[in-house]
Amino acid sequence: MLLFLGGIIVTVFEELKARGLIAQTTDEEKIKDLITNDKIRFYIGFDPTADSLHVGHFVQVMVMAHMQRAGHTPIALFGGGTGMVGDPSGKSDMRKMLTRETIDHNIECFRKQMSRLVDFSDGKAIMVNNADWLLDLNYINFMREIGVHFSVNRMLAAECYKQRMEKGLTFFEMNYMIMQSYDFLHLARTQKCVMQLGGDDQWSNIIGGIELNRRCDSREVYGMTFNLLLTSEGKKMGKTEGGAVWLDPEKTSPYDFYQYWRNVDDADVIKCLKMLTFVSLEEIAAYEKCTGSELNAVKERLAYEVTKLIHGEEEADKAQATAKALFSNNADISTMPTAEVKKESFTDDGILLTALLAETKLAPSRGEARRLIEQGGIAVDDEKVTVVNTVIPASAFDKGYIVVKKGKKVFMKIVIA
RNA sequence: GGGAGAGUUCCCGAGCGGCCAAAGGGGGCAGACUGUAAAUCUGUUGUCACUGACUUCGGUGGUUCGAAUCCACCCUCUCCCA
Repeated sequence: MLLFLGGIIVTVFEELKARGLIAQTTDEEKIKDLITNDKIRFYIGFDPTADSLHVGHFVQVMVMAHMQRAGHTPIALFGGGTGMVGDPSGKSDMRKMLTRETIDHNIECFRKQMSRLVDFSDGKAIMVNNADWLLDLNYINFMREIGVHFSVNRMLAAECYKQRMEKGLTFFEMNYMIMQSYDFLHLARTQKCVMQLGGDDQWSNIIGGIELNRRCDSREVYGMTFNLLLTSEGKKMGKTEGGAVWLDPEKTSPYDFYQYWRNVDDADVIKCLKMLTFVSLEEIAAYEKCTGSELNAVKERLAYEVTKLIHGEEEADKAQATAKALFSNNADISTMPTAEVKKESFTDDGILLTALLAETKLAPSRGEARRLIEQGGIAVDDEKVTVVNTVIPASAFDKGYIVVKKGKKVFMKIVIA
């Protein structure tokens, strides 16, 4: 349970705290003692709303990993049942309902991604799906056993429902908290789970579970939340123009993933390094002294470490090599992101650049492609193109590819399919 | 159940029957400046065969030479009363 860090013995609790992960605890002293001197089972819930984890889930997985390294047993709870309702916490709109099939598929995807960071072999970590116990509940029985313990007044007062109080909250969604609380009760009863962790937006739901355990079984259990990954401006991290930054390489390529972290704000580098990597606190302390352009090296480290955790060392090396090559002007063709254009798209003269940009998704439409060219944002094989109707002759591909640069940071190798 | 109001482009939000592809802001993208950062300034932001054409203003019909704007019905949401 004790970790050696730079010669100093540090407990998991201290480690988590020093990394800025811990937001609230139900009983700091008890929890500290518990996870330092005991081996416990704890759980974190994941709502399977998409077919890949994204950056928002990253922190939670990291916490599981930290805890596991300290000898504790993580229980990853997939919300196959709760996912059919949707958590209204902090949201302004009701979530669209998912089908059973979609949820099952999503869970499977989560499972794979999570396995990179958390070891699920030999019962070192457990996965459960709350659909297994929620789906067959009998309404009346459930209300009689569980429902009686919840005060609507108190629930409505909870911070997390504030936004929804203005826009409207359905009874359906309000049940989310009860179901999550029941999850905790169920896991405490069946899995000896004594603690629930979650993002800070889950505080109310976690408290609900703790109270339920006390009321139903007079059992003392604990809760701890960790900080959400926010930018210095208070926005959730991991959002880009294309939506979320996914952990699935099919949805966000390792290169793009790497670049996302390479481009974080100066103000967020250290925080990310602490929360999202296993880089030692000692090393991070040294990085903290960096200012100005020195931070570029720190960002590289961050991008590398994070990419390595998610996509493996090989992909991280590749992404880093590609990035370095591209930004130092001697493009390394081998690892550059590649797109294809169909042979059929060519006429005798070649292919219209706007058509090529649209086909390779470098621009969402030809109109956008036209704009990019007009504004000087496109370069083909290192030559800026400013004429909208430029036609790229097939001969340009004689070497096998062309390199198109969009703006300052987007490079794409284009080949003929 | 009764009454009031609202649904506009990625989001918020303006919009006299023609001058509306639709003000303004946010966000996005590109350019300048930089450190692949931030801030700032500039341009741009429906689609295409782009000095023109086409499709958009919850849905369906209607009035009109002409509708985001007027009428009818429908759907959704908010609010007040029960």
